[in-house]
Formats: sequence, structure tokens, C-alpha cells
Amino acid sequence: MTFGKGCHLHLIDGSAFIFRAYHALPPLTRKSDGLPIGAVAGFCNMLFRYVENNKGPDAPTHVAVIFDHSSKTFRNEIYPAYKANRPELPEDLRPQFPLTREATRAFNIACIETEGYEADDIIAAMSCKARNAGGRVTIISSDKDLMQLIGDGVVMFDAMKNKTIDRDEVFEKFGVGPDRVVDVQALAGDSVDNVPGAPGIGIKTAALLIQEYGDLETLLARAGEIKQPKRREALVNNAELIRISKRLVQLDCDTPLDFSLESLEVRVPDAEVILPFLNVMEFRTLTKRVADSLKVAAPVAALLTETAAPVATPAEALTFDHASYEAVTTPEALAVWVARIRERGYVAFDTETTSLDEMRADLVGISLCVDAGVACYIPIGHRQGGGDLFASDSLTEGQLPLAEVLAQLKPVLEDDAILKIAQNMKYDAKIMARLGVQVAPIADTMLMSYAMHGGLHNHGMDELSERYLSHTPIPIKPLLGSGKSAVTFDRVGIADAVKYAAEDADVTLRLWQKFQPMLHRVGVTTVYETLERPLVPVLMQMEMAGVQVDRNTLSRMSSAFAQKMAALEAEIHELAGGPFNVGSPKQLGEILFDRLGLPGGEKGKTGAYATGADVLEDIAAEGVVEAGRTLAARVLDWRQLSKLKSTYTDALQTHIHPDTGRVHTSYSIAGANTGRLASTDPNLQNIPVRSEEGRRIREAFVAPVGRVLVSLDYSQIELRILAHMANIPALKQAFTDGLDIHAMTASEMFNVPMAQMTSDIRRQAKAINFGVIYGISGFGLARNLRIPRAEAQGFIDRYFERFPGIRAYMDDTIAFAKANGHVQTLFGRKIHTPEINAKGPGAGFAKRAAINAPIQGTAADVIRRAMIRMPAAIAGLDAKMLLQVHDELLFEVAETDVERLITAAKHTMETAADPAVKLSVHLTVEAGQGPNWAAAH
DNA sequence: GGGCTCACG
DNA sequence: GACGTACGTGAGCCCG
Repeated sequence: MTFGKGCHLHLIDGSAFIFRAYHALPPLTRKSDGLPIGAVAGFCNMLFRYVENNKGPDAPTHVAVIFDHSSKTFRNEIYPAYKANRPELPEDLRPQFPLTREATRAFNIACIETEGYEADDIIAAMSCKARNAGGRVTIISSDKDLMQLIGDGVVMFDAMKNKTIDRDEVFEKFGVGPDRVVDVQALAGDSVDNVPGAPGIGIKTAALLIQEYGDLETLLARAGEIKQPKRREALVNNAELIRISKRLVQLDCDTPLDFSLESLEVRVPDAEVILPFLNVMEFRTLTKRVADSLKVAAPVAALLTETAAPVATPAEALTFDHASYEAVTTPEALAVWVARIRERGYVAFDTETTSLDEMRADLVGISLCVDAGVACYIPIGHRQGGGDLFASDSLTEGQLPLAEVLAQLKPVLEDDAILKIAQNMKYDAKIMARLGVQVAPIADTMLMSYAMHGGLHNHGMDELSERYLSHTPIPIKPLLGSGKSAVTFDRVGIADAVKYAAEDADVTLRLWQKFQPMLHRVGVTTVYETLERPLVPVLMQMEMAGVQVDRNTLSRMSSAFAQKMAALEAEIHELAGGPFNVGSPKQLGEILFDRLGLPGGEKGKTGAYATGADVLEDIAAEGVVEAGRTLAARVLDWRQLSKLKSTYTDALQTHIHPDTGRVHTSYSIAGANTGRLASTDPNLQNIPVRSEEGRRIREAFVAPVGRVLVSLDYSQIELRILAHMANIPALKQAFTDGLDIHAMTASEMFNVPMAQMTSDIRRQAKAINFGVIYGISGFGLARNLRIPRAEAQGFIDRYFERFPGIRAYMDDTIAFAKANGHVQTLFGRKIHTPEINAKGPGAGFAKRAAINAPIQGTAADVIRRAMIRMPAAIAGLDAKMLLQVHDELLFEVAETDVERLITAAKHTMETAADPAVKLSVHLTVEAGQGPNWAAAH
């Protein structure tokens, strides 16, 4: 519908709403994370009341909320001091601005702002346009600067006083009609906006003068006639200033509008949008009122609140000024920074290096930050040239020698009284450790975030900065390039490096400042202090120690695998009737199901046949074509060898460190949602063990001469934790009695005496036990056991009958997740479950994950506690903790200390839950030892 | 770079 | 009544 006669446009002054809301309400904060929210709350209430009050017969046909985009506009060019004496925005208001825009859109109202223009100008242009089209306009505001627009079908409405402002009110206020308001304002000036006007002339006098002379230009032209000397002089001497003032107060009807009036047509709020928004904001009452108004059920309170990661976040009062970052290139300048750090008592720091692999990285520079915005970068190892063949390898001029930097910084970095803050400290502390500096004590913003919001979002610096500081840090890509032309950080120019590196320290410090109070509010201080922070030095030691891997063993195995694979490949090609890439699932699927015409080919969503191990195993076992059966079996063999060779025997050799002769993995602490660690580069948590052939790879993990590998692993830790958490007497008793837990389960379920247990029945019970931990489903169990679904469901039903606590545990866990947006481990770790209220297939996933997380997470917490206590427990022994594999710790120990190590470490692991949690089931640890990992496990 | 496959707990 | 499922990871390879 074209905007025209009969249309009624409402223009809401957004900034007026915001300020009124801000000052009308106490400084409210969002309960879940402390986000300042008072202005947004008031703003939403005002918008809602507006919507409710404008449903009647005189309802608008079109509506928009208009905001100021930025403080700098064309008026600053005319008069630089314009609005210059405005007080600084309150610190807690600015972060709410983006949320008011979101709120507007959530109410399904057009949200308008244009860079370089004030809201008033946009309102002016829209009013003119609407009026010229023959429509009516109501401006929802009481701002006197907008009164010049009144007339010809344009009125204002003061929402607070619930009163219309028309010509009469304007006349009352300014003594002139709307068309002369700017003249009066130009003369009177405005102290709030710092519009100069004529000195000594206020609104009253200005109105008199305009009434007498008709308009401003006439007045100025005839100023000499004015009788009162003061007034006359004020006008004569300030004519230019008055003209400038008029340009400042005159609203610009020609402000460009990049939308049509038609697009502003009134729309009903969408319950699916507005309710979640209000719920995330944690506006309980308003959520309910809006829901009632829309005649839908209100979402369960607190349902989204916890899962809502602080979205659009508190922007900072301070911005990031890259130009202010200092390049520290003299000992004197560095000394100043050291003094600042000592005065502060803490420092955020970040290292720049030549590699993401801490064991191979060379230090290029260090950045420091002591206060938001106060940061520096110390270039140390930057090199000339672009890294090409002819580039010089010499150090760039104007850097500090490493020795000088270390001499000054080492005392600070090792000072007990100075807290060192970093994002992923393990990386930086390892770099420094390799240079002989033991960084302590430490804080880590990545781990704080993980403790608070694990499961909600990732914890990399860029993401945290955007979420919590509303700031996008300088990306590294443009500095380093990508692909073949990529360079390392030492080839980055120092000027660029200063901006990038110092900003990282700056961001880190600001995150830390923000996270400290948040940590308490979220209630995870204990988790951070006992399960995250102290783990850093422990993992550093393990990673730097590395594990000795015998290259020759791996190399021999690689050759043997290659030979077997070649033979298999020839046979496979023969069976297939021609050569093809055995490693290509796509080609294999076409051979099996198209060329050989085997039944059972199922295409996935990408249109490719599934050729996973389960599919091939079925074909190998019961395929109707003999060639197909053999082919599938050979491909399975080939795949196993291929996997072992490429992922393990080949790849592991490339990870042997040239200096140490050992393999140094890296553990990510904040990677897995449940609290587990993850091992990367290489992953040493998935070295084969299940197949005989694969297990032999562990023979390459060896102890040096005179030393032994000791493996200690928790026995059935997750089932024990389940027995405790779900309080299942039968399970607990079985553990207390030291029974075979799977056999016991089988006996209970199938009424088979333990003495007559068969391995097959036990195997089924074992699968069910694991299924319970994973959030069992009939389908999943059926597939795992390869039995009919109904039968699997029967097993599950019987299991729940025999162990009724399990069902209750599952229901309670899911209910808790739905109510709180997270589940918890016994040690208080929160694992957020944002998808728990999802609809559709995602719901099943989320429920099973929620059931599994407290169990897996508690086990992860237990072994973390053991690891943290381990250095003290084995101090004095010639032993090192090398690896963690979720429920196993691998040690390298002198032959003479093996027994003592086992005693100490075993005790530490078995009592790791104490005293924080009193488990009603004992944890038991089994030990093994030998010259290599295969023998020790 | 996403999908598939497969190694571990 | 249908949907599509075991939980948590990382790495190597293929292929567009």
C-alpha cells in the first residue's frame, strides 16, 4: 500500500526513550551475568506500553523508532564545539545501546539510524516526506528541538505526560509558531547542546524580538534599530554566531533516507521473536505481560537465561586506540614498564612467536598491558626481508636483545607478588619456560571463560573479545598471509606487530577485569581455582617432558603395513574387476553397489553410498555375492592398515622432536565441553589398543634405559560415578564387593547366576551399561548389539526395572538442564546445554548429552584433581607424569622407584575426590608396568 | 573446507 | 506417529 492520504506515521525518538528509561530506573543488572540492563528494561516497557496504547481506532498505519547513530555529525563541521560539553555517557549505559536496537526489532518495529546524522534530522526528513505525501505524522518525543516540525498534520506526543504537543503548546513554550522556532532557538542558544546563540538573550527575549521583526534575517538586518543597548550589541556583534546557531538547530528535511515509508507499515510482534528476546534479557514480568497480550504461553522463566551467553555485550567506555600502543625498544623504556607492573601488581602479557607449536617456536616479541588501553610491545626477534630466498636473516634494527628483556622481565614474571594474566597461559608460559623463566602466579582468561560458560561458546580470544568487549581484534591473517606465501611472525613489520600484539595484551587485561566479578556471580570460582588454573603448570611439565618414541620400530611397522596393503590392494582390484582408489569411499561404494550390484546400498545426505565399517562388516558376513563378501573383508583389512600407517606409524615419526627425540603432545584444557582434556599435535589419546595389530604401535612408546613406563588407570570410573550419583544400591554393592560389574548386571537382568555367566550375555550387559552412560535409546542399543530394536527396548525396560534409580537420575538431569540451561558435575563444573529445549531431532542429542555430561565430567574432574596433586605426591621420586588418556595416567620412572611411584600415584588417584566430594563408591586404580606402553597398559 | 572414516576413553 | 539417535574427542584422506 502506497503511503499517502489516510496514512498515519508514528516516529519514536529512540534516544529519548533510552535516556528516560535509564534515569527512571535503578541500575539493574541481568542476574545471570551482571550485564547492565536497566535502560533496556525501561525501554522495552515503554515500547510495550506504546504498542498496547496504540491499538485503537486511531492506531498508526506506519511506525519507526529512530536512533542517533554516532555523536559526530555535519554539525561538528559547522561548529566543532557542538554538544561538546555533554557529560560523558554513564559507563553502564553505552553497552545497552545495541540491545535497545535489538529490542526494537524484536518488537517488530522498524529500527532506523544513519551514520553521520542525528535522529532529529532523520525524523525531520521522514516527517516532511510523509506530510508531502498527504499523510499524518505523530512524533513520539518531547524534545523541544523537534517542535519546529509541528504543523500541517504533524504533531508531537509526549508519552510520559500522555499529552499531545501542537501549535498551541509550541507557542506557549517559544512565544512563536513552529515555523519560527529555529529563529528563537538560534538567538537563545542552548547550553545543553552548546549552541552559542546571542549572549544575554534567552527564549523570552528572543521570542519578543522575532514577534516584532518577523524573522531572524530581518531582525539581524535591522538590529541597529533595537533600543536596548545590550540587546542591540549582542545581536550586532554576534550576527555570524547567531547564523551558525540557526544552522545548528535547523533540522535537515533533505536528510537522505534509504528506505521507503511503505516499509514502515505497522506489524504485529512475532511471539517467536519477542518472547525469547525478553526471556534472554531476564525480564520476567514483561515476558509474561507480552505473552498474555499475544495470547500465547510465556516461555519458562530462566529457561533461556542461563543458556544465553551474554550476547551483544557490554561495550566498553574505553575504545581500542592502536596508535597509543608503545614500541619498547630501549632498556630505559622497558624499565619504565617494569616499574608500572610492580606498581600495579599484575600484568597481562602475550608472546609472539614463529610457530603455534610451543616446543619449536622461537620468541619474536612480548606485549604487556597494565591498564585498559595502556599496552606495549617489545620487539625482540623480528627479521629483515619478506622471507624469500634472498631475504636477509639478520635481526631488524631497533629491537631489544633477548638477554636484556629477560634480565628485566624474569624477576617480574617469577615474582610471587605479581599476577601474570594471559589468554591460554600454557602456551606463553611454555615459551618462557624454554627460555628459563618460570611464570607464576598466573591467571588465564580462556580458563575463566571455560569455567563460566563451558558448552555455550568457544573460548578463543577473538570470540571472547567480540562477546564481552564488543571489539574485533586485528586479525592475524592479513599480517601473515596464507598458503604458500605465508610468513611467520618474525617477518611482520614492527609497526604492525606493535598494534596487533599490544592489542592482544590489552584485550586480555580487559577480559580479566570483566571476568573476575563474573566468575563469582556465575558461581564457578572454585571450579576455576581448583580444576582449571592449577592444571596449567602440571600440563606444561607433561608436555615438555614428552614421551620417548622409537623411530625404528615405527618405521619398520610402516614398511610392513605398506607391503601388506599393496598385496591387499592388488587382490581388491582383482575382485573389483579393475583398478580404483581403495581409499575413496565414493569409488568403493560405486564398485560395491553399482558395478557388483550388491544389495543394501544406502545413500546418505550427500548422495554417496555409506561404506563404513559396519556396512562392510555386514557384507563380509552375509553378502549374497561371494566376490562382494571377499572384497568387503579385504577392504576392511586394508582400511585398518591404512589407518594405522597414515595416522600412527607414519605421522608419529614426524612428531619426534629433533632435539629431545621425544613426542610432545599438547593438551587443550578448554576444548572438550565436559571437562575432559583433548590431546592434539599429535593426539596421544587415541593410540590403538583394541586390535592386536594396532596395539603393537604402543611398543614404540618406550622408556629410556634404566627406566620403566607405568600405567595407572581408573577401573570403571564412569559406572562408579553413575552408581553414586543415581544412588543405585545394587551397583554400589557390586563395586564394594569387587564383583565383575558387567557380569553382575547380566545376572540381575537375565536371571543368570554368576557362576553360569556366558561371555555373550556379559557382552550384552556391558553394552547396556555403556548405553546408560551415553543416554540409552532402543535404536542405539539395537544397532550396537545388532539385535532387533524391540528386543533392545526390552533390555532397556528391564534394566530400568531392576535399577529404578537410573530412570529417576535421567529424568532429574534433563529437568535440571531444562530449568537451568546447564548440568553440573559433583565438583560444581557447569556444562551448558543450550540445545536442551530445541525441537526436532536436536532434542534427542541434547538430552543424551545432558545425561552423559555430569558422569563424564565428574570423571574428568576426578582425574584433574589427581593430576594437580601428583607433583607433590611423587616429589622426591625419580618419576615423571607423561600422558593422560581420560582415565589413565602414564608415568616414566626410574627402575628403582617403580613400586614407590605406584603406591603414591595410585593412592593419589583413588582419593582424588576427597575431601570435596565423599563418594559412596570407592575408586580403584589398576597398575601396569613395562619397557613400553603396550607392556605397561 | 566439509564429509567420511576410524582411532581412543 | 514419525523423526533419527548411543557420549566425548582428533586426524588423515578424498573431492569439489
